[in-house]
Amino acid sequence: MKKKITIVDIANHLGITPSAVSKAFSDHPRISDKTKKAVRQAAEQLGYHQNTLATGLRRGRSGLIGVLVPGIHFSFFSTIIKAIEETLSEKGYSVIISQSRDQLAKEIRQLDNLMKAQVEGVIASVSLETNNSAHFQKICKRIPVVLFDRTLRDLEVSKVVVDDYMGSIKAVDHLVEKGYRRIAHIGGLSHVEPFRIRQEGYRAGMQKHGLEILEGYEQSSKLTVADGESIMNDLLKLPSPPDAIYAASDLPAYGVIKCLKERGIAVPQEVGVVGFSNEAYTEMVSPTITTLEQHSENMGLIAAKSMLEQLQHQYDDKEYVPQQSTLTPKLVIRESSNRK
Amino acid sequence: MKKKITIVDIANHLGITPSAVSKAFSDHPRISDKTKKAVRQAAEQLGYHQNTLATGLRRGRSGLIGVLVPGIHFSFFSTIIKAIEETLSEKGYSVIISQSRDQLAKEIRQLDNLMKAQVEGVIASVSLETNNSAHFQKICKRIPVVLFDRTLRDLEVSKVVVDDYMGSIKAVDHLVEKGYRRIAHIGGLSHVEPFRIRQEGYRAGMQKHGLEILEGYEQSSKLTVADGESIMNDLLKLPSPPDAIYAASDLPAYGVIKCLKERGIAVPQEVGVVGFSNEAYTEMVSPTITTLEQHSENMGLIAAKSMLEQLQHQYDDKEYVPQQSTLTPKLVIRESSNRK
DNA sequence: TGGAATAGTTCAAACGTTTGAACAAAGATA
DNA sequence: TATCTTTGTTCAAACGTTTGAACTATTCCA
Repeated sequence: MKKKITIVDIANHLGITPSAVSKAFSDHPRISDKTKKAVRQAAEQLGYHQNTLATGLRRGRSGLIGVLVPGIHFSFFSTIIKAIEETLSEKGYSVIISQSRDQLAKEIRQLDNLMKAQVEGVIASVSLETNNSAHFQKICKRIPVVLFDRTLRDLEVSKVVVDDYMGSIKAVDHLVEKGYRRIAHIGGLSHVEPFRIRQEGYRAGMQKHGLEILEGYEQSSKLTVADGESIMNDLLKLPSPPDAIYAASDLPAYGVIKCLKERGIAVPQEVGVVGFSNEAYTEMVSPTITTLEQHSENMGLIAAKSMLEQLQHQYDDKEYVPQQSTLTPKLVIRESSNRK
Repeated sequence: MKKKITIVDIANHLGITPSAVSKAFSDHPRISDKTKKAVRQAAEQLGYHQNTLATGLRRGRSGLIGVLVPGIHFSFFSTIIKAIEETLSEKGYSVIISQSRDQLAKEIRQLDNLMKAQVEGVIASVSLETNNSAHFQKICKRIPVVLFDRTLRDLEVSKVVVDDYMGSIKAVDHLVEKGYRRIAHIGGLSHVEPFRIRQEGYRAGMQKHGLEILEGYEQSSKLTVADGESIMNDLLKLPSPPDAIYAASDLPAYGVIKCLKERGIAVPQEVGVVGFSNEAYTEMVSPTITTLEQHSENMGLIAAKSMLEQLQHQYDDKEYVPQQSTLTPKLVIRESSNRK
């Protein structure tokens, strides 16, 4: 392909030095307007693109931010990344994405790659396998780190999460209000922060209403549709099967409904179902699913802003105190739990 | 934050020169195994990360690939990006994502940013507003470009698309086979390649079966759920309303079904519906939607591979002839069209 | 008319790495 | 013993940019 145009080419073209060109671009006061205009025009004409590798090297700032998530094909993550990219690109940063595929080893490797790429900060949601924070501990000493949703308890960095505890309480409150009493919970793997907390909230909610959590009412799984189906199947075999399910995610909630429909059990009349996340399909399926909106777009926005703030602090050489932003989930009441 | 560790630090630490360290890392044959081992150990100990800005600058290769899409929150794009990231990161490339938000101006700006970041190639799907290819013409002279799905006709670069024409024919064939005759089409904006071709395929399919396209049977829209609903409403007002709808996307197909359900018109008994894309929800809603699988993951994989191939050719200084990969869409028959 | 101030530029070093050439020391060859 | 190889390293320049200091005209003021 064609050779790259550099600042030197422009300088030669105009018969001035590269440094004059550089200064013209950065609007240096000592460069004449005439020169600035000429430089800009020559740049346009020659098809010049500032080389941010060189700039970054010289200035010690790459203009790159790394985003690390389990997988971008999950709508929750892609929505967040959308917001992150929009916010950061507006401030002149480029976003490098990388996926852990929910594997710790891959997460470590990807983190290392991001460091090599000289990212100025990392925004991440950890993998399901991540049970220690050593790899993050290392990097958060060097650059700002913001964790969202799936965070690490022992890592002192800024975090953005939804109030999962409160979300669970809202879900249980709602189900109780609708007359359900034997409420079971389909949780995720409990070493993952949000799932642990959702379960705790479920317990607290039940206790608040003086309801007993019967043997077998607390299930945990990988939260797929199939998990929801098979767990519901098992739950129905219990001596006293539940009359409502609160699932820690929408996919198993859908699985539960599928199972119930197949067995001719009416939702919400006989069994109520509540999910978590407010994925797009929850209002498309039938019955539509009651769920907790976790404001993912907002989450991305806040994570990005927090990162920008930290970078600014660092630049100003001010100390930054990590802070946790907690979003309040909103209960979206739909058909699956809304019986009269 | 802490200062960066460089190759120089390692050199000083070991009492050798930076260049020896560099050669040790790249496994230079003239460096002793003892030194290599020592270097690696010191690197680990000091927490060294190779600075790819510097490497990239020196070698004229950034190791960065830009991906430009209308928006990553669309599952079609996020699935593709997932595959692209996986494929490219395996070969040591990092992926920078950027979004056009379906705006031409933003697309141009983002493309410029990617060039500044010195990406070695760009994989893109153009915005809805993109009606000329000038901005792409410029960059594809400098670096490899791969376009997917929403391509540009007059741009001679490698492309990955599904055979939209064939997809439409399959959809029409299927509907005809099921006994539908008055088939209408809800298309997208026709200056966008895939939508134009889907419409052409629809026409060809109708003609093939000797079916007439009645006045008002060809609609175009932005393909939202609401568009599907309102267009279906209008179609029902026609003197001879259609008995089947082939929509260029799943969202309007769902809208169509929603509208029909509300009016008590049976799907598929009275009206058949076929969508396009095989989005996850098409098999969750009721009735499940017949649609065309466009193999998005595969598309990302092929786009990434095509990029790698071009980069390799460029590296070997061989000529590369742009090629178009066409995936055959697969008709996934579900309830919405499957009447007896 | 001399000196200072100002404007517009050039100079040179630096960012962290790579890489071919040069070099020194040791061993092998004749 | 002189020369050639081989091994392991150092040297120096380069990638494209930025930036404070230095330099040279030109203008200004008294």
